[in-house]
Amino acid sequence: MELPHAYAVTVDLVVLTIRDNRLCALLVERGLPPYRGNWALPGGFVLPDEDLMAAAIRELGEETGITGHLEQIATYGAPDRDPRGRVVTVAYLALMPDQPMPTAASDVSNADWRPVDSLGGLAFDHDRILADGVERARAKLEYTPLAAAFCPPEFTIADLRQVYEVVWGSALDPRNFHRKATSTVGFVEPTGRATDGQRGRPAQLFRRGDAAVLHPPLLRP
Amino acid sequence: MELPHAYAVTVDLVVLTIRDNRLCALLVERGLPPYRGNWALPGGFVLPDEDLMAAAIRELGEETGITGHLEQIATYGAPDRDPRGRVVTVAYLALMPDQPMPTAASDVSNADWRPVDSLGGLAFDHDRILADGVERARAKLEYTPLAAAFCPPEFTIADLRQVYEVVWGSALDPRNFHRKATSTVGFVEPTGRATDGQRGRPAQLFRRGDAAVLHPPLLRP
DNA sequence: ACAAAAGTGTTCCTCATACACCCATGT
DNA sequence: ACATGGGTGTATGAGGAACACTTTTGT
Repeated sequence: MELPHAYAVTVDLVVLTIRDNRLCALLVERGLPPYRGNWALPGGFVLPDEDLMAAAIRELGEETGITGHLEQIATYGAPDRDPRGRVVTVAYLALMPDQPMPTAASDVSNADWRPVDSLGGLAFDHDRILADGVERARAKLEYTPLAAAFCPPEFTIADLRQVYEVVWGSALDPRNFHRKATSTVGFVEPTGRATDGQRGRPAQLFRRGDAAVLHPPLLRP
Repeated sequence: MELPHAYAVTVDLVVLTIRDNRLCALLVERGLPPYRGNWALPGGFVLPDEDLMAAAIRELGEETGITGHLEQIATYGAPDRDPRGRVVTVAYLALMPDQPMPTAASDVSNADWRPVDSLGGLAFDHDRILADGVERARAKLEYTPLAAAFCPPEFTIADLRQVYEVVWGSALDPRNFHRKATSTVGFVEPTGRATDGQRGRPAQLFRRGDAAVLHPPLLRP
């Protein structure tokens, strides 16, 4: 039997970070048609003999130089989603600590971190993909220790709480959050070190724990 | 820019139902190479100008004659997953009440419902896809009213509890489950009718409620 | 009367929330 | 001393687990 080879396959990345207390996504300004000059999610074609996840890892490295947590969001394949023809895209989610400004890749004219609220008008169906990615990130914080992926290797409980507050867009009680984070096994591991206090009492520093899921979960208000 | 058209795209279906108190998946025996004679998930190529979900709905109709709940599981695209060449498949999950034996489609020699435990040796990477689909179904029962998708239009609380017990593989307390199901808003709606009791007191009949999510969720033990 | 399944009430425990309070630092 | 943020203790309430108990049918 002969296979129909009628599709192009791409990966698109929803890369999230926290800058200036806002949840930001990595976007690129397209340097080629279609949607030339529009902002879009970073991404690109899957190479021959390359797995989907490998393509996502490669693209993430090209755009940010960073290897972080990557997870599939969903796949989008509406027949008219790309004016060039039939393109099916597999979207991946990445979370990372605040990075220096990403360097623009060859096929884009610019790249920047942009707050995910007050966003719209992205190329293709990327508004929808970004929204799905953000919702996935919000949900993952509830039952995994993934919030630490937004933090540097060592962080305080207040740093971690900031992540939740920014991603969820709602304030949390610092006292209850502290108890919850430190008492849930595998969420955070104490390093024994503490910050030099700049304002107030110095805080203990923690590393990310090794739990895959949080028991019990930390639910949105 | 010219697009690389190097991929075939398929949809594969994890269609689950409950028969004889076991969680069963719809499988087909392949009538053509590769994997001729092996059991596999039903599925097929996405047509030109067809959306992915539309392809899944079409395949489900062809295999079962039924339109049910459909939801994307994930996408699988390892370079060697199909010996014929580069095939990327988007997997969908469907849940449905017990059906009469499905009719075999033209390109398969047989079709059957098979219990998902004690399964293995499926064609391609379908063991993995099936496992992911089953895990998704187990998780969805926790926070959505989707268990009713396994039941006929009208069902008793005991029927619904059976669904949970079979899918999760663990016993639940009938009294607590009853209270929980009937008190969670939007989970089930009373019809006013009741079963003719065959053994014991007749049970009230319910319809599926209209809630999208369960508040609070019904967690696995 | 008895078995069997439906459905209710009650107790105990875990955990989320709210908030009073103490601790450790800089100014 | 005071402001600022880190961290602990404790009361209250919602909901889960366990299980005694009542209800309604068939045999």
